[in-house]
Amino acid sequence: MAVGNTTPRQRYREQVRGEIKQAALEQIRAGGIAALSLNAVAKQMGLTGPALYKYFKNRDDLLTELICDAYDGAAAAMRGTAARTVDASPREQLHALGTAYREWAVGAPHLYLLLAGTPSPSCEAPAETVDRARAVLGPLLPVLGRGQCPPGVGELREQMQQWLDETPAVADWVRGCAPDAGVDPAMALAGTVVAWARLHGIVSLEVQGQFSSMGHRAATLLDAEMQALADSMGLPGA
Amino acid sequence: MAVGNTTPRQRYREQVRGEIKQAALEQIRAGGIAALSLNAVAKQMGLTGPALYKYFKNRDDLLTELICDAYDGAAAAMRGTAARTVDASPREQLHALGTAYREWAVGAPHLYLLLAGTPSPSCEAPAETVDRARAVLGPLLPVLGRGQCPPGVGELREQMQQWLDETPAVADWVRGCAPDAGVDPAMALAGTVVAWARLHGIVSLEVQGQFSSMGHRAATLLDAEMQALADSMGLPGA
DNA sequence: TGTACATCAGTGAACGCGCGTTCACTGATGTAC
DNA sequence: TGTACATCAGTGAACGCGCGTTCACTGATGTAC
Repeated sequence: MAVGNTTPRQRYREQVRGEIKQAALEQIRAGGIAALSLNAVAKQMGLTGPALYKYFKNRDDLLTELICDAYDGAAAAMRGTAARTVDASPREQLHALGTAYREWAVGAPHLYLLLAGTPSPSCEAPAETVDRARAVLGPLLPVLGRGQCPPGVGELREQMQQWLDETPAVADWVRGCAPDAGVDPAMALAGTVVAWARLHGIVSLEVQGQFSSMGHRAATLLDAEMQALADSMGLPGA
Repeated sequence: MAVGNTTPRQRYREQVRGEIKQAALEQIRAGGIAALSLNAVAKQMGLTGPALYKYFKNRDDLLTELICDAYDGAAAAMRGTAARTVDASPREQLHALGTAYREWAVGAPHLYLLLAGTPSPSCEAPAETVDRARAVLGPLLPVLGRGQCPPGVGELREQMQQWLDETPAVADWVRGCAPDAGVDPAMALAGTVVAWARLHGIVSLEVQGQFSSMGHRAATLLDAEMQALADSMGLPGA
């Protein structure tokens, strides 16, 4: 008897899959990505190792799914913040988005490292993760696309324009995220890359504990950097 | 018969130690830190695994030494650049130091990941590496210590002042790197942290290949960011 | 409602693998008389 | 200069370990008549 188009067995499957992922994340939280072991995950769940092969093709399959979930979580946090601040000034939106980025990462450091940490040279990351990574940064596009080009960013903006001209997929993505007529796609991309690099620098140093012995809080640095970016681009707002 | 106060055996030892380290780095370059295996290193050198234990206490010992060497190399690159641009304007010095940081990292990505990549949760990094990490950033202090406090950085500067007051070792370090009377230590630290985060953000994204599919070169972004920092701090120069 | 059958979650044994590390040893190199 | 001895680089065997993954299987759950 199917309930809502899913059989009990299907629902059970999905639940166990979720529990496996959760146990795997706990493992990663405790010991890093390298410490993810199917046998250990199974043991923690009271199962034997081979049982997991009923739910995931192999270790890499599980890992890929965890990475996709993490991207989706980060993207949801960003999109939620964008929706919540839709009426705020661009300046406030930028600050809110930067803060959301950091708080998502600080709240789940192991997930941030899963996305932004050192990928093994046998680089996975097929087309699927590229789209997901873009989704995280997408909400920044309409905000920064309204700014003016600061001195020094001109060359970066030109390179972005060239990239837009060469790859229609990127142009579509930018248009989809920032459909307003007042947005310059190349400027939106250039500003987003600057913001991304600043955010990643701050957050990855914080998450790796490099600030812990220093006498400052990363949030202060982030505030300063987002304000500086808003200033240099002339973003209006309080 | 000792030559220059070292016996032939000592010289041989040092040479083999160096070859082991080089082979280990090659291994890391090819497969990441996780791929560093004593047995594989030995095999590559035409030795058996246990032979390496004559030269290093264990795997961690070797790894720690590689990390220290990498820090020293980066610090030397920065110090050399500072010495070479001692007559340039602060603005030019900042640009030169930022470029040196990036070029060192791009020239040896595996070393950069060794320093800045995800540390395993069983965090090594005792006091020795903290000093070495500081040595990399030290040359930035005298340059940025001459700048004015940009709007938004005031709070960060205050936190740095507090850190200076609480930890004399840090104050000594800053004074040692920037002994000029015209330098404000708290401002030097605040500016250096901003520069560090920006550099790390750009360089780590580039080194991890996250820019490769995008239509821009990291050097352009770095130029823009260093110029923006110099602008906001009112650094004099061409 | 009851029975026969199919599905499928999970087990236990086994595979080959490479890892770090120890240990007793051999044989060459260097040292002291 | 020659001989006895100490030092020490490197070997080969062995240790226990945990890994990912396969396979044939058992037994419970769900399905069809």
